[in-house]
Amino acid sequence: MNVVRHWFTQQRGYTPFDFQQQTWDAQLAGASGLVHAPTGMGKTFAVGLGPMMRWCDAHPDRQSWAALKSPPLTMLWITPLRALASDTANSLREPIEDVGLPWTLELRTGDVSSSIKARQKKRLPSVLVTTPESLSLLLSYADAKAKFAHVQSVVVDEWHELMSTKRGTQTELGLARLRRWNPAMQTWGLSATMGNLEQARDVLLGRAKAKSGVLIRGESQKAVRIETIVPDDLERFPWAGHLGLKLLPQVLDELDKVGSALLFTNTRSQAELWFAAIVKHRPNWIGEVALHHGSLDRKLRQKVEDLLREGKLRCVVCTSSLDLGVDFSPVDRVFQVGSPKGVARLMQRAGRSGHQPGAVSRVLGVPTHAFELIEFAAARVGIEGKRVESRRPLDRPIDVLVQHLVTVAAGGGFDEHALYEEVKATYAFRDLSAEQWQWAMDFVTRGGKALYAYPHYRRVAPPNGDGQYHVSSQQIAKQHRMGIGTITSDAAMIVKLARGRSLGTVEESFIARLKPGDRFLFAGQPLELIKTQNMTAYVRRATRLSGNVPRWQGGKSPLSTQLADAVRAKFDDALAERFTDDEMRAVRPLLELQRQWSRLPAADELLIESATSREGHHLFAYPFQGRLVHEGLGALLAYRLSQQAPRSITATVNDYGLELMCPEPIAMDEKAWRDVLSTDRLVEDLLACLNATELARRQFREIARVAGLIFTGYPGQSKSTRQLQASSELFYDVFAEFDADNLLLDQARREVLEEQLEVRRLKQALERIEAMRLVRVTLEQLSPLAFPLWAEHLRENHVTSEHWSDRVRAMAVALEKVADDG
DNA sequence: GACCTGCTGCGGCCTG
Repeated sequence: MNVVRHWFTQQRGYTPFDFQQQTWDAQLAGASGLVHAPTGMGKTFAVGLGPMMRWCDAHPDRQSWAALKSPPLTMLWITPLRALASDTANSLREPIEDVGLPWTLELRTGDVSSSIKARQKKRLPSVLVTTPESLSLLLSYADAKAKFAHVQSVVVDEWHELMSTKRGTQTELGLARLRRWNPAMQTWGLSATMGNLEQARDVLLGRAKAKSGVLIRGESQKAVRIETIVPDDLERFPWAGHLGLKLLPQVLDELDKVGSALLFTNTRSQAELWFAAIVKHRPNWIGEVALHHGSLDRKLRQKVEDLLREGKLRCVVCTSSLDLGVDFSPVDRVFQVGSPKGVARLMQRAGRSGHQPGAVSRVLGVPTHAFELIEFAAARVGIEGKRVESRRPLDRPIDVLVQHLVTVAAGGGFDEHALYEEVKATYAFRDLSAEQWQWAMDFVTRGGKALYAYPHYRRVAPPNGDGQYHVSSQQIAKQHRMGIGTITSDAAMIVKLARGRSLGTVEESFIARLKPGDRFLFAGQPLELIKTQNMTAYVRRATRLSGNVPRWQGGKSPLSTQLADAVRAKFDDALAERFTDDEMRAVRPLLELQRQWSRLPAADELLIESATSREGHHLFAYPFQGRLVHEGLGALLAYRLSQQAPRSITATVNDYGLELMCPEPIAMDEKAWRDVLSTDRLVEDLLACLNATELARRQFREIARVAGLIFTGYPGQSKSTRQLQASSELFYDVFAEFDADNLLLDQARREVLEEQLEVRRLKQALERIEAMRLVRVTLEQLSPLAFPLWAEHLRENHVTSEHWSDRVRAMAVALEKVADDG
C-alpha cells in the first residue's frame, strides 16, 4: 500500500469517505476535476493526499528520499483567504512530516516575512500555499518558468467563491500559464454547493481539460434544517424595518441554552447593535461574546478567530466575514438575523453547525420584519428542492487581461501568438477576438490611441531580436507589481484610541457628521471622538452608550432569483390556503389583510396598487425580482412615464417591488402600463435614464486601477479617494474623447449593466410580465406590501419635517386601527 | 433619548 494512504488509514485511523477515495483514484489516474465537498469533511486531505501518493509511486525507493532533499515545486495550493492558507499548510504538513516526505512546505501571501519572500525569490518549496494575487506576483518575476516548470498539481480551494469574480479570472490566467509550461499538470478545485458545478469545473479546467474533467460530489447532501423564531404577537411585529432587536429576548433565551453560537447579520452596523444589545443584557458574558466584521482591525479579528478556534467563545456576532475561513470546530447554534438573501448562503451558514458526518446542520432564522418569516419558509423549500443559486463566470474582463499581459511581460516575456492561444484557452477569454487581443496588445505596448504620447504607458516593449515581448523597464515592472490584484477599495478613515491601537475603519462621511465630544458605537464599545487628523479619527472609550452607529456603504445584495421565486410561490400557497409551516401560519393575519385591503397576487399576475397620501400619489408594483432589478425597473418606469408627460417621479424599491411617487395623479390604463413595461428599447432607455455615463464613470475607477493606469501609491502612503477619483476621471474623459472604442470604457458600461442593474434578470422579468395579467387595485389604506416601500421612501427622501420614525409609527398605528376595525 | 441597512477579499516599496 502507498505510504501516504497507509498513513491516512493506519496511522491516523481514518476510513476514507467515498469522495476522498474517488478523488485519489482520479488523481492517480492523472485526471483533473472539481470536488464538491461539505466543510469539515476532510476536503484538504481529499485533494491534498493524491498528489503525495502520486509522488510516492514515482519515487518508490524510500531510502533515496533523503538524497532528493527538497524537490522543486510540485504542488501548488491556491486559496482566496490568507487565514485559510495557514490552516491548509498546517493540515498538509501533518502527512508530509509523519510520512517523512522530503518535501518542503511554505506559505506565500502578502503577510509572510520578507526573509521568506527573499528566499522564495531564489527557490520555491515543494509545496506552496498561496493566493491568486501572490501567484500572479510570482509569475511576474523573470525566472517564473524555471520555478514553476515542475508543478504537477494545483489545487484551488473555495473555487465557488472565486469563480464569479475578477480574482477567479486572474486565477484562470495563471493556471493557463502553468499548464503551458507543464501540459500534464493536474488541476483540482474544491467547491461548496452551487447550482452550476459542471460549469464551475469547466471554468477551472479551461479549454484543454474541460472534456476529461471529473466532477466528484461529496457526501450525499448533508441535512440542513431551518427553524425560525416566530414572534408571539404578529400584530406588534414590524411590517418594515431591519434591526430585528424585537426578537432579542428570544435570541437570548436560545443563547442561554447552548454552549456556543454564531449570530450572522447582514450588515456591519447591525452586528454592532446586536453585539451591544447582547452584552447589555448578559453583562456576565463579557469576554465570551465577540464581534467580527470586515471593518474591524485585523488584529482584533485575529484574536476573535483564535478564541473561536480554541472554543472559548459563547457567541460571535458576525457578518459574512465568517462565511469562509477560520477552521474552528462547529458551533451548537447558528442564527441568521434578517433576510437570508439566498439559498446557498443560508446553507453555507447552517454548515457552521453540526460538522460531524451525518449530523444535521441547523440554522435559526431571526426575522426583522414580518415578511422575512416568508423568506425563511421559502429558503427551506429552496433547500429541500435543491434549488441552489449558480455563480456566473465573467466574460472577458479586459482590465484583468491587460494586467496579465504586463505581468507575463515582466515574468520572462512572451511570444505574441503563443500567449494569445494560451489566454484563449481560459474560459473567461475563450471568445476573445483577434481584434480585442490586438487592442489589448496595443494598449500595453503603445498606451492605445489616447496615451501613445506618454512613454509611461508603453509598458511592454515589442520584440527586440528574440521574438519576445518584454516589460519596458525594471521601474515599470516594479510599479506593476505594486498594483497586482483585482480588489479595489476606497480609502477609509482609521479609528484609533488616543493612546493605543487601531480599532478598525469607518467611512469618512460618518465621522464628518460628528463633532469632537460626540459619541458613537464601534468595535463593540462606546467611543467618544477626540479629533480627526490625517484620515484618522482619534477616540477614547466613553462611559455611556450612544445610539450612534457607523453606517458603511456596502454592497446591496438582492434577494436571489431562486429565493425570490420561492417567496413568490409562498404567496401562491397562501392564496390556496396552504399554511403548512409555522412561519406561514404566523404571517397569515398579515396576508389576510393584504387580501382584504388589496389582493394577494397570484403567480400569473402583476399587482399594481395605487394610493394617495399627503406626500402625493403612489403606485406600487410587485415583480418579486430583488432590489437591483427593481432599481433598474423603477428608474425605467419613471423615465418612460416622464417621457409621456412632463412630471417628476421618484422611485423607491425593496426586494419585493417598487413604488413610484408623483405629486400629481398618474392616470394609466392597461395599454399605458403595457407600454412602459415593454422590453422594446430596454437597454437604450436604461442608459438614457440612469445617467449611465455617471455610473460608468464611477465603475471605470476600478477598471482603471486593475488595468494599471493608476498608481495607488506606495504602501502606507496610499493616495486619497479624491486623488484616485480625479485621475480616473481624467482617463475616462481622455478615452471618451480620443479613443471612443476603448475596450475599458466598454467594459465599464457592461459592468454597470450586468452587475449593478442585472439587466439580464430585468429583461427576463419584463418578459415574464408580458405574459401576466395586470391587476390594478386602488388602496384606501396602505397594504402590508406597500407599507415598507412607503416607509423606505420617507427615509430616503426626507420628505417630511416630522421625524421619520414618528411618521412611520403614526402610520403603523393608523393601519392597526383600521385592521382592528375591519 | 430615540431613531437608524446594506458583505467579503488581496497586494506592494525604500536602505545597507
